[in-house]
Amino acid sequence: MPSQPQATPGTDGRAAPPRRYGHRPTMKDVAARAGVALKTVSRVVNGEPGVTADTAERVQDAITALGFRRNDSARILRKGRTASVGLVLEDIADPFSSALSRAVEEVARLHGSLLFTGSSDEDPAREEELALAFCARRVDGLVVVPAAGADHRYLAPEVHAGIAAVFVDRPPAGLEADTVLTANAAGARAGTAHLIRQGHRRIAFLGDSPGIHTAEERLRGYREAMAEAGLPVDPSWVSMGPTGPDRVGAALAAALAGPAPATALLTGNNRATLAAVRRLRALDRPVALVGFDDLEFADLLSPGLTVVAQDPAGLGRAAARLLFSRLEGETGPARLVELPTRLVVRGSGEVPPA
Amino acid sequence: MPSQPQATPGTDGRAAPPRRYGHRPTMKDVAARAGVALKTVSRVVNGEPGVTADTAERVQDAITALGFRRNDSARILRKGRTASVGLVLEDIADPFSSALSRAVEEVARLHGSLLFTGSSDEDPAREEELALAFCARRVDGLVVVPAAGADHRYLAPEVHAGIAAVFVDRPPAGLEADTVLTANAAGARAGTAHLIRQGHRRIAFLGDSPGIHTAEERLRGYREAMAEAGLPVDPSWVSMGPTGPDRVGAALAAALAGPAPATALLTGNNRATLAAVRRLRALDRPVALVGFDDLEFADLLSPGLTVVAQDPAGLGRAAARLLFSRLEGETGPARLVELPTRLVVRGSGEVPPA
DNA sequence: CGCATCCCTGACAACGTTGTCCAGTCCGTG
DNA sequence: CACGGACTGGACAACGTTGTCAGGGATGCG
Repeated sequence: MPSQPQATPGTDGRAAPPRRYGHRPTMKDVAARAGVALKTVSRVVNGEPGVTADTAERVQDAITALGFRRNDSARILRKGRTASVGLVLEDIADPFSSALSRAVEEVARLHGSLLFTGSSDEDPAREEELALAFCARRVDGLVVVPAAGADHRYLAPEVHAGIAAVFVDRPPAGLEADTVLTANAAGARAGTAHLIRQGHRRIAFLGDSPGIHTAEERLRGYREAMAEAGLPVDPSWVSMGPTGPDRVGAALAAALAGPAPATALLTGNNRATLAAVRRLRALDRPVALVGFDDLEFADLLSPGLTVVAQDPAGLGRAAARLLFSRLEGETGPARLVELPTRLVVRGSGEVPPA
Repeated sequence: MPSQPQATPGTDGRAAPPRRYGHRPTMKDVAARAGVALKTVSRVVNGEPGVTADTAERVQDAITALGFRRNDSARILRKGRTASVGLVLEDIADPFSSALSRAVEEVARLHGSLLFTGSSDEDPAREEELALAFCARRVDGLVVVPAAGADHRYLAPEVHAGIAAVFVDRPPAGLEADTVLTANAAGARAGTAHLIRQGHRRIAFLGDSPGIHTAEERLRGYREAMAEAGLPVDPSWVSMGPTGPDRVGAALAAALAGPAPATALLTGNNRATLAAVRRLRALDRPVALVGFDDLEFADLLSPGLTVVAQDPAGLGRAAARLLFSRLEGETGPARLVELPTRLVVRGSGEVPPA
């Protein structure tokens, strides 16, 4: 009876493998069933040479029959390389993060690696917890978008032990490592210059919290552009802090209220831009707006929204490439890649009163 | 000399551990340095009782000095549970997916699990590849947004072996498993009914490719609402297919061109909504639009965009909860959770010619 | 027909951790 | 002072895989 019908389990000599729920067949089980040695199964599974077609087929049959799948945990333990990469973001639900994430995933896929992801929510402790958890899983490398105020010395032992680390969007603190940044200052300068070209002289800047590298760089670019044009900056125009609707509203009110009210506005990130657009809606007076970071629907607003566009996918791609180049043995000092921004001018009709 | 100063490496009897690059200290190294047994180190690392404060401190010192971090690969191999979950999405860069992903991450975090993520790009083969790769890593469970046309029988051996699987947004094919869906038909019916209440009688439906469960359900809801109101549906009004700008544009043109041109439109997903809004801009005649799935900026359009809002975070949360309940031992038949949609009416002024 | 050679196969150890179990120590009590 | 108990510490095996190495069978050549 070669096709053994449903027999009472456990009554025949050649016992069926213990198919109890939760048990996974191992190479040992496969070997027993195929009547070969464990190592031979390993050879077949990994496509190594040195197995006759006949034997290989027997093994394959056993694998299929048992539903065997190699346990990569054991493989990892033995081989040292895990073929996985950890990605620590601010918040995966954010369009910037998710685009970056997708790009990293793409490159990882090309290199046969899987991706762990986690969101830090801008909390340094959470960032560290995530990064170290990934390290404990022995990821080959890490891509980290640093949380504000994080100190990356905690990664030194890991990096020393051979885990590659690349930082994106913001530079690391207390650690030398490959880094990919947006040209924040240059972008903000370009955005501000655009407003100046449009005839504005009183321009406000509404950015994210100080301590966040990108926020400070963008502020710097704004100040540089103003200085270049010989324009003074009234303190009431500049506001840095959380970019929730309330604070943005208050800051906007302040910038527009004083004796020298701003006629134009540069917002320092997506959330601020959205909040500002909503507020400006309610206003009677036209206020020109340039936002840092593109919005998918910026062209649908009326008037269209001019933005300083970053390239989150480009950042992710660049970071992942740096990472894998390290994993492939690249040595040498830490590298810094800076990606340019692109000024996307839309809705040219919103020129304000001169 | 208890605090051994910087000696020439490798010259003293008690040799410093081989700190060559890429070598990680193990519990064995820590034990040797602390002068205790390996198991004692394990106890300290895991906070198990049975170690005097004095010994524990010596071990801790050795851990810090060597920069030891437990190798979770080995731990996983030994313990069987990996404290990790795999998430297969359509495209993490998509707002729907990333919101869902964030919610799953949140629940996983509460349960002390890490998250593998991967994008299938609506390709069943890629979905399978990802899911099985996660299984080979012995994730405890999987959350899968099925790709169109996927057959999930490939997961049967894994599920049988004890890996929990939960499906989100679309039901599995060929496999019984916990599933979380949006009330797609009901939502589309509500959206359509809204347009009917507004006085429209010729309403078009522009959905995603047939074969995608959500697309078909939404089409069904649309047809139900029309039938309920006793309204005929002209074939030229209904179009299913990829939701890129070109096809959407063509479909829209067809719906508006015939002898019975539509005066209103229900779009079946985000991308279609965006494409439709862009096209309608260029038109002279007003066409009412209700979109399936909310857009963050829907209120900023003029007129505001009425949508049938889903709850991607809710889907993710529900799916993750089902998953972890299984991991905690919940048995019993597959469960189906259906989350309601919410009709968000905006811009009431777009009533068309009666 | 004998010997060398090559190819296939299998036994064994090791990866780093945790569970089991036993030996030793220290204390209090009778 | 002897004994029991509690508690600390350590030796050993096991998780499932892969690398090393050696044995055995078939084949080719002299």
